[in-house]
Formats: sequence, structure tokens, C-alpha cells
Amino acid sequence: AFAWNNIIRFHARSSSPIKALLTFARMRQNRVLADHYTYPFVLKACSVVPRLDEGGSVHGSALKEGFAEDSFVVNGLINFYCKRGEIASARKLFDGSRFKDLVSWNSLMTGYVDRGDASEARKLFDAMPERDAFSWTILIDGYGKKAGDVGRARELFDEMPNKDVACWNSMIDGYVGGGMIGPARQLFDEMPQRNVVSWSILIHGYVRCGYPKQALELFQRMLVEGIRTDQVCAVGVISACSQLGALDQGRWIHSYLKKNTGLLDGVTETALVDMYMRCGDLQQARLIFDRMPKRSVVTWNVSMVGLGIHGFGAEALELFHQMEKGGVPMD
RNA sequence: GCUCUUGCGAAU
Repeated sequence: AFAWNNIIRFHARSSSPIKALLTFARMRQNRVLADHYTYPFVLKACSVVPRLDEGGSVHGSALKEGFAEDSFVVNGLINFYCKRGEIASARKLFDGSRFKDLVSWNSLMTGYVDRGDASEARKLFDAMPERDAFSWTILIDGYGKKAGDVGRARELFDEMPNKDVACWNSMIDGYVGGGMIGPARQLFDEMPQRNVVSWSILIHGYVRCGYPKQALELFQRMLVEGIRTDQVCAVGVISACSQLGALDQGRWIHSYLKKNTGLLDGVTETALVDMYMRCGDLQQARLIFDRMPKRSVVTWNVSMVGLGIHGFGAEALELFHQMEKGGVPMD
């Protein structure tokens, strides 16, 4: 089962998680018994593909094979139902389980938080026998970013005993979500440790609040401090460049992404197309667009809007027809 | 034995 698990895990995290399910099916055809590593991977694949309806039968076979008492499998199931919005099913599993651990509580809390129900999450938080940093951060994020109640989020944040980076990040992002870039910055300056997520949150915050110059300054400081950029951070920087019309800085980050393998993906390339369009370098935008292996509906949109901005209505329409002809993967 | 489920940031 070990080899099968690894293949399933690989596919579950890949861009085509359906292959995880196909592998799972082949595993069963070969009469290989699943173990308690297998199901969490399969369930993860089921939850990232919302269209897929295999979850129910996976649930059934997990029970049939005697995993009803296995916390990894049960927690995987709770998480699966939460992710597809079936909170009642998740709750039923949770209530019926005799082996609730921290992960079970945290998973269900996340389910409520994701649907904006911070008060139900709070009930769980108050009722749970012990809490870890995850529990606190889930609820801070639930009150702050997800429900827009930054005051409650801050109360929790101040109460929290051993603050880790993620909870600081959540709190900062709560302020950013409420458009409060000042308090966000203050907290950012106060925090003892920052990771690339912290920087990204604030960079995106400045961009969203219309301060692209501050975003770029922050990015410069980040590089000076030796933090490596990732895709999410890069997208913030690219957005700042397109807001500013800063073609030179945009080109710089583009070449940086090319030099570092693994940083160019569909999202960053789309952001680059958008940036080059808005900065007026239509050739470069076109070049990236043509070379992209997969174009999402957003890629097509930014290209058409970009052409429109520069008065190429006919070309935009032509692009629209191309898109219709080729078909776009829905997400 | 190796594989371990839950929390924070992205493009129109």
C-alpha cells in the first residue's frame, strides 16, 4: 500500500487530482488493501475537485473496511464534508465520533468559519477540551477576515497565549480586509518574526488600498532582509507595478521569476500579461499569452480588457471568438 | 521502516 499511497498523495496535490481517484480505483482492482494513510489522501483529492461526487462512496468503503474509529480517516471525512459545504454531515460525524482530537475540533471550526459562522465556531472553541495555535488562528481569521469583526478578532489575539507567525498574519490580514492598513502596518512592525506570508499580506494590502508605491518599497525591504519571493508575493508586486505603470520594475520582477524555477505559473503569468497590457507593452503581453500552456478565463479576460484599454476593440473581439472556439476550463 | 488529517497571503 505504501507505493500506492505515495502515487495517490502525489496526484491529490497535483493540478489534476482526479488521477488520485483513478489510482485509488486501480489499487482496489489489484486487491491492495487501503490503510489509514490512503483515505486522507483520497478524500483530499475529492475535496479539491468540488464537481466530483466520489466522496460518498469513499466514505462508505472506509466504514466497510473498519476505519470508522480511525482518527486520521474520520478527520479526513470531517474535513471533506466541510470543504464541500455539507457542514451538517460533518457535524454528524463529529458528534458521533468517540475519538475526537484537536484536529477534529479544528476541522469543524474551519467548516463554520468558512461559511462565515464565527459564533458557531466560537461555541466549539469554548467547548473544546484543549486548544492549540491552529484553534486560535482559525477563530481569529473567522472573526477578522471572514466575518469582518476585527474587534473580536483583536480581543482573541490579545488573549492568545503563545502567538506564532500564522496568528499574527491572520490578525494583520483581518485589518487589511477591513481596509485598515494603518493598524495592519503597526502590527506588522511589532511582530517578532515575519515570513513571506506576512510580507505578502501587507504588500497586497497596500495594493488594495491604492498605495502601490508603499507596496514596492516594502518589497524592496523584504529583499534586503533576505526573504525569498514566492508566487503570491510576486503577484502583489506585479499588481503594484501595473497600478503605478512601473514598467521597469515590472520587467525586473519578470526576469526574477524567470531565473527562479517554479515561480512562473498560470496565475503569475496572467498577472504579468495584465501588467504589460496596462503599462503599454502589448508585444510582451502577447508573447507571454501565446506561450502560456494553459489559459484560464481570467487570462482571456485581462487580455481582452487590455486590448480594449488601448482602443483595439476589434482585436479584443477576435480574441473573444478564439476563446469561444478553443473552450476554457471552468473553475 | 518510509507515506500523517486541521489554521494565515494571490491574477480580470
